[in-house]
Amino acid sequence: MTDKLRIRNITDLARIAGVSPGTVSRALSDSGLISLKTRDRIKALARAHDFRPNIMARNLRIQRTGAIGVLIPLGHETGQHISDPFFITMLGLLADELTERGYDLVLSRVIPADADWLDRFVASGRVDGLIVIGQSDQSANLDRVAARYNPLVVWGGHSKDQVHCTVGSDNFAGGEIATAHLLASGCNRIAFFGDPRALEITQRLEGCKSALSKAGYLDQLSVLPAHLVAEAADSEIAEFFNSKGARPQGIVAASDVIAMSTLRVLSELGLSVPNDIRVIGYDGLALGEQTVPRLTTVKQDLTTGARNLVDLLLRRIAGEETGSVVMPPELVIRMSA
Amino acid sequence: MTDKLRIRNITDLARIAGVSPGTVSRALSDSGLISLKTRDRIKALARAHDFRPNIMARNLRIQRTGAIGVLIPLGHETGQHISDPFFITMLGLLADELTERGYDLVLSRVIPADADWLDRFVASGRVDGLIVIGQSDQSANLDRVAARYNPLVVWGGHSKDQVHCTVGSDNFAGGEIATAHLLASGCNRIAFFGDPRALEITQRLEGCKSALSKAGYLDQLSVLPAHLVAEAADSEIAEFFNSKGARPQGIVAASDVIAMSTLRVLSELGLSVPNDIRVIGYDGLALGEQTVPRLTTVKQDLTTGARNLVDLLLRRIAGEETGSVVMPPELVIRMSA
DNA sequence: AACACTTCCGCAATCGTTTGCAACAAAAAA
DNA sequence: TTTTTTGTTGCAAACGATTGCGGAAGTGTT
Repeated sequence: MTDKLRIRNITDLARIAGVSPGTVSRALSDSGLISLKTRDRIKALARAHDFRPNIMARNLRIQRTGAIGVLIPLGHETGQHISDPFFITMLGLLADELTERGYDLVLSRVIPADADWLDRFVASGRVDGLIVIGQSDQSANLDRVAARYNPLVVWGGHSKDQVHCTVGSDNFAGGEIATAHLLASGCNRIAFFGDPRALEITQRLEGCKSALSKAGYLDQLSVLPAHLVAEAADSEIAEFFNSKGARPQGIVAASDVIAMSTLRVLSELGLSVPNDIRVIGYDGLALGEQTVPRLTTVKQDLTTGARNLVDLLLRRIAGEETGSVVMPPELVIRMSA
Repeated sequence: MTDKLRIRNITDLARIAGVSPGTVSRALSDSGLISLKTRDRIKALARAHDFRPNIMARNLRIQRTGAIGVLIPLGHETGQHISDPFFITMLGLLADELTERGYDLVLSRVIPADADWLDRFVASGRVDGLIVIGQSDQSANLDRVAARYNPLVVWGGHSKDQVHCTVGSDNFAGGEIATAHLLASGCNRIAFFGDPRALEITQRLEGCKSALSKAGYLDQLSVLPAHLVAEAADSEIAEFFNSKGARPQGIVAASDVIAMSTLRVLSELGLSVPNDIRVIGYDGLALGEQTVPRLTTVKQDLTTGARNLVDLLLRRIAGEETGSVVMPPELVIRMSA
């Protein structure tokens, strides 16, 4: 056909269309102030030569990247998170939600070696906004950055004096619900498995304590700061069950992953769940349906969580000031408790 | 201090440094043709005002984005992959490898509704290169695009007449190893669980057949095209065990995920692994260590796989023409077979 | 002192869009 | 017919960096 030489920019297309570059730009971006006739003509021409306007030039002019950064701070845990089902699930949901709104998702796994990691990413200007999955032990850092960088939303726990905007479930209520469920099943001696260095975990533990103290069994609570890495958690948990004299009747796990480790260890110790010990998880991940026995858990609605994250972020990008969102957790009763 | 107004671009910095913008650019990019003295002076100034050159402008001028696209084609399976541990593992490794080389990773989950999905991503110009994880049923599409778009590497199976560049394990050999291991344990009646619409799976099945025919037991092979989605696979697998008259003695699963489903179904049917039936998986994922019993599997070295993927891709971006890489699989014997 | 040769820096073009403003034609109102 | 309005398009200035080229110092040789 007439495609003797490739169309590489909007000016080339303008030449063969017999109009000015500005007109082509307006046509391609469906600007209102152009006649339908020339608009369609130019669009057809562009399609015929399969020409797409250069994104980098557009970004430069428009002053936005069209990309959202998703950061996963690893805190101290290095090996685990790769396969951590929670991150993965959330990541997938965010990918869907963001592409639906026309944003790219640039992924970065960060090991916060220095206090500078967040600043660097912000200053790099590669993204229009940032979603951080999990606070890890970086709450202070997040607060500091959020103070002067608005388009930042993090998944995690919410506390009163916190300056960074969060989306998450009501961890206190969740811990309470889980514990209450165990209490209702006759468990008085309860153990909590989870590392309270993370804010979310602390809050779940507080909820657990609250329920226990209402029932008068707070003094029987024991806490195991279980490591998130599965391999490490296994031995810690096994040691816990071997050393303790009075074996707990119920386990409140701070996450489904920890609960899974617990189930496995118990099975290897020859203890039956839920007959000998009841176990309840937290998160409501899909894999809870596939454990033996199927895992009773406190479910967070990650789908609407992801939607909330990008909702808030986009509004913040638009300049709006938004508050945090805490969502109600839901008890999902299956077989383990 | 003297930071009365923010430094927003290289020209501002040039002004307060008393040099030209070009000099600043050269200083910040460690160009050789500038004196060390002014270079350090400008760098210090930039740090003092925490100024970073605008990336979009740089990209436009340089004509590269500094980003690599990672695509996960879902084929027909929509729900599953979110939590598919294989994708996740690979994604994490790629993220590490790419950031180490100074590239961003932009993630996109695609459902190839139309044949156009790849073309659109290529033409969008948002990335310098593309890594596709898994061929799904899109081999033809990949071939077509690869014919005119060079910086494209895909994880998956390799076949002779294939035009797109791949990295993956020797699936035929893997299938053979797995089957041979079962045969050596005395299993003659073997079933293969996996959907051969994906190239990799087909090759594993062929390897399985090869081993069986060498041993003279090919006629006893049965194939269940198990769905990848865990929930769907469960019922299919259960139905398989219930309907078949002569129960197989060994299962070759096309992936660790399918193997996990199989273990779960068998446990619910009251069958013991490996006593009643032996099960062997494929992939060598971390979660195979956490099943009950721990999963024997054919391991692909995903770490070097990821490294190979980005190696090849970067060389292709540099204009080099590269061949495919097939890596030897390795048998990992644990408890299930 | 005159020359060539480095070394360092400034000038200005370039990457490919978007968009405010002005210009122009056609249509409507006077 | 003249004036105003409306609707389309062109012009040219941004956006913020990189880089080839040339010129001005500075160094060394004869």
